[in-house]
Amino acid sequence: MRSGRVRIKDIAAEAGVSVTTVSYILNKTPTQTFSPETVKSVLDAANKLGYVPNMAAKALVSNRSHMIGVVIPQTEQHREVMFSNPFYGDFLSSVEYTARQNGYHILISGTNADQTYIGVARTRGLDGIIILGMYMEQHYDEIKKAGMPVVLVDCYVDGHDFNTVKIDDLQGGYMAAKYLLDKGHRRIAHVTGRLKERGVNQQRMYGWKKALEEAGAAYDRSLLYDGEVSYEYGVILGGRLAESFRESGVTAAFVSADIMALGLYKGLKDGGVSVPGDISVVSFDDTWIAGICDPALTVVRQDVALKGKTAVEAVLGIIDGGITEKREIILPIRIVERGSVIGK
Amino acid sequence: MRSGRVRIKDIAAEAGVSVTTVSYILNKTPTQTFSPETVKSVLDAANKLGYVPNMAAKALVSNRSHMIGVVIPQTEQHREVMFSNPFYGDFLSSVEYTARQNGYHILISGTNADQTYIGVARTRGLDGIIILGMYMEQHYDEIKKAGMPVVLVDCYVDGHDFNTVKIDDLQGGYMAAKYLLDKGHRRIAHVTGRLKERGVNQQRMYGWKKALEEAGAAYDRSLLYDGEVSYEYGVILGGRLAESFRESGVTAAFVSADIMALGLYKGLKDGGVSVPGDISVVSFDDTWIAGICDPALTVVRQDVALKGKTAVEAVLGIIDGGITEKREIILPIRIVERGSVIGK
DNA sequence: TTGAAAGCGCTAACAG
DNA sequence: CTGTTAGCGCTTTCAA
Repeated sequence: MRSGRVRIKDIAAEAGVSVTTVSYILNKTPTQTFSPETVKSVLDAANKLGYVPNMAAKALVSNRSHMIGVVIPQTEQHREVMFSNPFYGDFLSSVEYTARQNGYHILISGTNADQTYIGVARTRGLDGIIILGMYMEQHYDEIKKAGMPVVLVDCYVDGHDFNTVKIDDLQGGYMAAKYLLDKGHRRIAHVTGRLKERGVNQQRMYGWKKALEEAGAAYDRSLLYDGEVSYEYGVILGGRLAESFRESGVTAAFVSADIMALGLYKGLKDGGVSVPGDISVVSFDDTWIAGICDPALTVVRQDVALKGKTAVEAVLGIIDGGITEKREIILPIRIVERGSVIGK
Repeated sequence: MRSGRVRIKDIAAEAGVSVTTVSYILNKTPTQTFSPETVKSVLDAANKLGYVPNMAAKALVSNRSHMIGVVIPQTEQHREVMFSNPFYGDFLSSVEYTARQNGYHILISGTNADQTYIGVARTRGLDGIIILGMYMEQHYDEIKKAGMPVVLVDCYVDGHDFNTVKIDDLQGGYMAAKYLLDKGHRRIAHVTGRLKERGVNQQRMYGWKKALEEAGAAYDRSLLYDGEVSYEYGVILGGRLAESFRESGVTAAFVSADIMALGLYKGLKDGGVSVPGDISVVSFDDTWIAGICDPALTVVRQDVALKGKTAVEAVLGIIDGGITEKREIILPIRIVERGSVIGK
């Protein structure tokens, strides 16, 4: 059986009008007006026949697919899309909802090692793309060359005139460290992902460092623990932190993602170090898992759902031609106090 | 700028052949053969011009979109898709990867209250749909009427000739309860989501009940705690379980989802009941969060990634016409022992 | 081994 | 207010 069996031609026949009329009426084309009877007969016919528009045909002729693509970081081997970090799930959920409310659908696709996303974007005729995180410079050039509406989320690449949505990650790192400093902590470790040039983790690290320096607190490379943003790496780094606990004098840690913080809890605990008794922890993001651990995480909270919504609105703005200039949207963040920090 | 600027017509001109030839060569149509020179010139031209196929046009003419849809349960108000349960993220990640390896893309869309998914499926010309979980009977009728390749995952609706992928949930429930029974527990509570007719939770509950009855262990309605499958509800039910802990004599609980089990931990703990000291817990699924809590969850493990892969292969099988008869694929499960259970 | 041509379902000039 | 018609980019008979 074929899909979309009923075509506007059938409606036209049923209603005794032309396909043009049907098209205009079904699309509520503002420039065209019709007699109420014509409108009714077309609508009735469409209804009666169970008409379902064919997006492929629409897309072909209008060059608008009403689909937007979301690019999510993948595991190294270009295999699965990284959904184990709840941040992406939360984000995607919001993106899907916002897009749907605007008549758009989300195409989700990773890329194989031999391709770049722009290929699938063009093949699918995507109307716009939301790109999460950092990618290689060459990709940005390619994307720009493709002239496709793009919004970069959590990306600090500049010298490009892309629209971006992000938070002030440097400020976030600063807030986290400052918060700990204000609680009397002096030796504050930082646990984070790979510090890619211009990535969010780098910014957060700078913020942390800045706060330490301002406070005249010790800062040295030994306070920095970096690995992958994953639970497993959190465990590893927690283990390392626990190992050097006695001599390092560390009393607090700022972790750049909830999922790592959970791992850190585990690594610390296994190493006989307690949270917050021995070490206080401030995390980042405030995904739903931040509340499920014990003690619940004190975090620098960002509104992931708002981020998704904002990103969609931004691409749609470009697509519809409303937004033409380069815009950089910075979403607010704040500290949410829970149980993972004690004063010193 | 338009997408897909270069058309096969351009390639034809560049290579000095007809569009037919280009189409055949680019698609490697098996029934057509060409001289090596022709093939080379076409390929070179395509390469040189940077040809990118236009899926909308392809879809229009071939009636194949090379997209498959995934239907994921939504929150009640038909808003966001439920990504807070890591099960869905894990599943989707695997589905996306498998589909991509087969030249398909995933369209993810929830539905608004006023529509059913089949509408978007037909509008988008989806080649097939993977439906996760339970939906109302009427929807199945509608889907069948639409004659679209469908695979139902985790669904016990019968009397329909849909292909399905699932695990033996009844057996899973039985295994969980039996495991606890073998460890000497006699009063075993069951914490689960809404027991929808023919849903996985109902099956798991039946299995649990069966094991209890076989063992001559107490079974009564008071041992059943049901709510939503969410962390929050786990907390609530954990609280209730803790409240009645003294008089109920419950020493173990079988929880039907990891995310609920985590909530249960919290509710129990807040109520002064320890795991596994006071109450042993067996969970279900073994998503990545099963390992992050303390004590790590002993679970009935199912391979979510395999489930996703299998579901995709099943739809593709139907789409390509290979699979025509109704098939019911049951994936294996097993107990993974971790720290949340002690003997009695 | 190759090409001409008829559409797939729809939109949007343009003409009335 | 309504209809005719020319494509959008591609596949696929059918003929050569």
